[in-house]
Parts: sequence; C-alpha cells; structure tokens
Amino acid sequence: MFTISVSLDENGIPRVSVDQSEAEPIRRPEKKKSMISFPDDFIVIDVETTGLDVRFCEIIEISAIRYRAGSETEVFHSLVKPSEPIDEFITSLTGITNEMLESAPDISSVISDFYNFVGSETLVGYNVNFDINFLYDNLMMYKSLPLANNFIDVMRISKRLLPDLENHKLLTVAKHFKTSAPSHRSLDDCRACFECFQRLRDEAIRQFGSVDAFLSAFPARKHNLSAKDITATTTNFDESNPLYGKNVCFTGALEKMIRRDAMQLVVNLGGVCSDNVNKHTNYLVIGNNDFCASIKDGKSNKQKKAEALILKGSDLEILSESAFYDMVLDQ
DNA sequence: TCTCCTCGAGATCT
DNA sequence: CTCGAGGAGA
Repeated sequence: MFTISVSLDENGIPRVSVDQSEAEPIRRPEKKKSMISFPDDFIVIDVETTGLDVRFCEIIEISAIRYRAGSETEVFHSLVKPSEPIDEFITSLTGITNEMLESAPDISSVISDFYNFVGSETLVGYNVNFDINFLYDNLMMYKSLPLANNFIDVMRISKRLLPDLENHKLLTVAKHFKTSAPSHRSLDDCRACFECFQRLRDEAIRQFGSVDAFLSAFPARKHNLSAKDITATTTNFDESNPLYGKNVCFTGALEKMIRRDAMQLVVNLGGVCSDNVNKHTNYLVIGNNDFCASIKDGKSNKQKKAEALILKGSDLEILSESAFYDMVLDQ
C-alpha cells in the first residue's frame, strides 16, 4: 500500500509524492550483495529508464559490454519501446526521443536477450543497485527468472578511494580521472564506468601497494541469514490467522524447533520476521536463554526493549514458546 | 579496549 | 543501499 499525496510546487504545477515508509519492500530473494573486487572478466551494464522509481518506471535502453583482461570483446545494446510515451525531461536528459523508441523491440524480448548475453558473469556498474533492481524486476515479470549474478558497484569503490571528492556522481569521478564523460546514453555510460573502474584499480594499488592490500582493508561483509531473507513457500494465506500481516521477532533458543523453521512458519502465515525488536514489532517470542552466558537476569535485551515499548503503548505482545505454537499450529 | 549490533543520515541512479 | 555513530556486552 502506498500513501500518495499531490501538492502544487512554486509554479503551480502538481507534484505527486509517494510515501515510501508505508510501501511494502520489493522482495528480490535471489539478488546478491555487491562485492568489492577487480576481476579480469566481467560485464559492464547500464540502463536508461523513464524515471528513478522502479515501481512505476520503465526501461528504455539497455547496454552491456563484455570485457576480457581489460579489453572490450562484445557489445549488447538495445533501445526498448515503453508502454507509454516518455516525457520531455527524460528526452532532454538522455537525448532519447519517442521517435527513436517507435520501432524498438519491447522489454519482454530485450530482457531475454540481455539475460542470454550476460549469463552468470559478474556485472559491474555505477550505483549498480539501480540497474540491477530494474533488470531483476523486469526479468522476473516477463521471464519468471531472477537476476542472481554477482555484481560490483563502482560508486562504492570510488567512495572508499576518493573520499575527498565533492560528490561521487559518475560525472565527477570521470572528471577527476579525466576519462570519457558519461552522456546519459547507456553505451557511453558503460564505457565511462569501465574507465573509472580501471583508474580506481590503479588508485587502489597506488594507495595500498596492491589490489589485495586494498581488498583486505574492506571488512568482510557478513552473510548472516537475515530474517528478511526467509520468504514464504506459499501464496495461499489464511487472513484470519492472528499472525497474518504481523511483525514477529524471536529471542533465545526454541526448545521444540530451530528458529529458522519457526520463522518459516510465520512467513507462511503471512507474517513478517525481524531480527530485532522495534516500534513495528507485534509479537516477541521468548525462547530459552539458559545457554547464553551474556544474559544474567533471565531477560534478553530484546525482551527488555519489548517491555519498554509495551509500557509506551506499543501494539506488542510477548509470547511464550507454547503460546506461539498455539497461534501457529492448527488446534 | 575490542567486537558486534542497531538505527539514522546521506547519496546516487533516470 | 552503505556507512558510521553510539550502545551493550566480553
């Protein structure tokens, strides 16, 4: 559900804004986390779209360039015909006109060709989460396939190696290195991104002595299984179940099942699991803390936090393990 | 002092 | 999404 509001700007033009805080997050279960590395072989990607919001905007151009040991070896490029005409802001930004898109193939065929081109190679891009999300959602929508490739975000690397830059837009980084300027056309921007990626590799060696020394300066990303990663194995929810639509958190070890399985039960009932107690939590399930040396008075921090929230009037209930089973399992 | 964590601020993509 | 501040525990 979205909360959409319309207001008039200083020119009296209506502006529509969407309150993201109430929007349900889009699930991309197979999507990887960005990596920091400088591989020999990879594919640089860039997409142009009708806007920034993946929920309402369409892809109008996709480019992908295959690199082998620092050289371009193959190029994928296509414009994409959107379902509605693009507005003049996007035309002036990118130079792409409705006339140019008239004869372009539609997204269902282009996304398929893109998928075949990239295979399972590592993808590289600038603020590449933006591109990955658009590609992921369109691939899922039209081909029921997830985009599960590993990927590298060049912006993340530039923030680390060039912290004093006034900002970390691609244009700024390209100017800093005096490399090709991006043009808001995807093929140009792929090459601009690639050149910055190469210069950043040199910069890493200059600052740290070697690529490996630079990489080891990054703390390894934790691969903890997050509660958000557990997705429902059914779409057939019983909306009358007390856990439907509720936010559930666990503390301590359950006696009768492992936490992961309990979380799976919750999401299959249409509930949401979190790793911590906060103002959105509706239920905290208390397990056994006897084996946790850090807990002396029998209450975990999650339980203390929950009790404080309840005193403040939060819609939160603390459940024993057995009370939880009573709600979850059929009577 | 060190490590692990949660939470909020800030930034970039079209 | 990413990072860093600040808290809690060891």
